Amino acid sequence: MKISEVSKIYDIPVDTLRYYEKEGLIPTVNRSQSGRRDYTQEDCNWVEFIKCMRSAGVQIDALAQYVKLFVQGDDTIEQRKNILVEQRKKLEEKIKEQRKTLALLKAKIENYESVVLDAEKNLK
Amino acid sequence: MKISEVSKIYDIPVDTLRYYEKEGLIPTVNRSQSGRRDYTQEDCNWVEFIKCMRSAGVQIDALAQYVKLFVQGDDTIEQRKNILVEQRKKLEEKIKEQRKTLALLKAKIENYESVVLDAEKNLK
DNA sequence: GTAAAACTTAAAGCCGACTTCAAGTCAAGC
DNA sequence: GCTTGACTTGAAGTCGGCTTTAAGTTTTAC
Repeated sequence: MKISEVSKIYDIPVDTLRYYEKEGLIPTVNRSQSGRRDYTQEDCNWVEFIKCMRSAGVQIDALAQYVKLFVQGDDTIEQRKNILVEQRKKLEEKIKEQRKTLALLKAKIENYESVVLDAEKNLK
Repeated sequence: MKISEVSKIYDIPVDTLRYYEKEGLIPTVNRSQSGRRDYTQEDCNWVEFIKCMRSAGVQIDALAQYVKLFVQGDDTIEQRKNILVEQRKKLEEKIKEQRKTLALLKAKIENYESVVLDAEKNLK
């Protein structure tokens, strides 16, 4: 599969796909004789995985480290798991923080709504 | 209150406090005759609010816009509310996205755990 | 067969959000 | 009274994560 097709399917700019590969977020993609990328299904699975992780803010470094270990083989399974566990923890904490902010936002909005209601009362 | 005290209380670097003020995330803080910042309780409330919003990734622009409207007075109540509503929506979507990623992470981790278990079985 | 579109790499540029630096003024403790 | 540390501003630097540019090659459509 060509890079433009992968770009379309996963809605990721071709430049970003190349950038991800350069940074090691995806194992190296095979090239045709003329040097063009030819994505396999496995490559696509990586792209999908990385897209999901990046959408939640998982850092480039952590993902590159994970892929590096993956490429090294089965001896790195424990280390890879540890990376995922760490990211899970980070993400859980982030969500917790955001729920707090969300609660504050909701309270403020309610406050604005009651202010508006009071203003309307005074008009009557 | 001096900037160093505010910095300590809210655990925000003094440089960041000055930066936030410069960018309009906090209404201008009063100065002493010698030009030094003297934070009131209200200023501190702003700092706390901004800290919470920033911790959830609410953008500088949106917060600056909110403060700008606040300073303009009561005619901007509706607009201010709209900013908060928009940010609430963004945050809800972000949390939703992250929960998806969290689910994927958890599934992967479980998978690694069963791989490790299987490996142990083979050792027996 | 030729022109337009898609691909390649390496390097530079950009954006948001700080962070550090330079050069100076002021305040508090001894 | 003088030194040390906290403060001031404006400008430059940094960092993560892309995005754009330049300069070239290959494929595709007509």
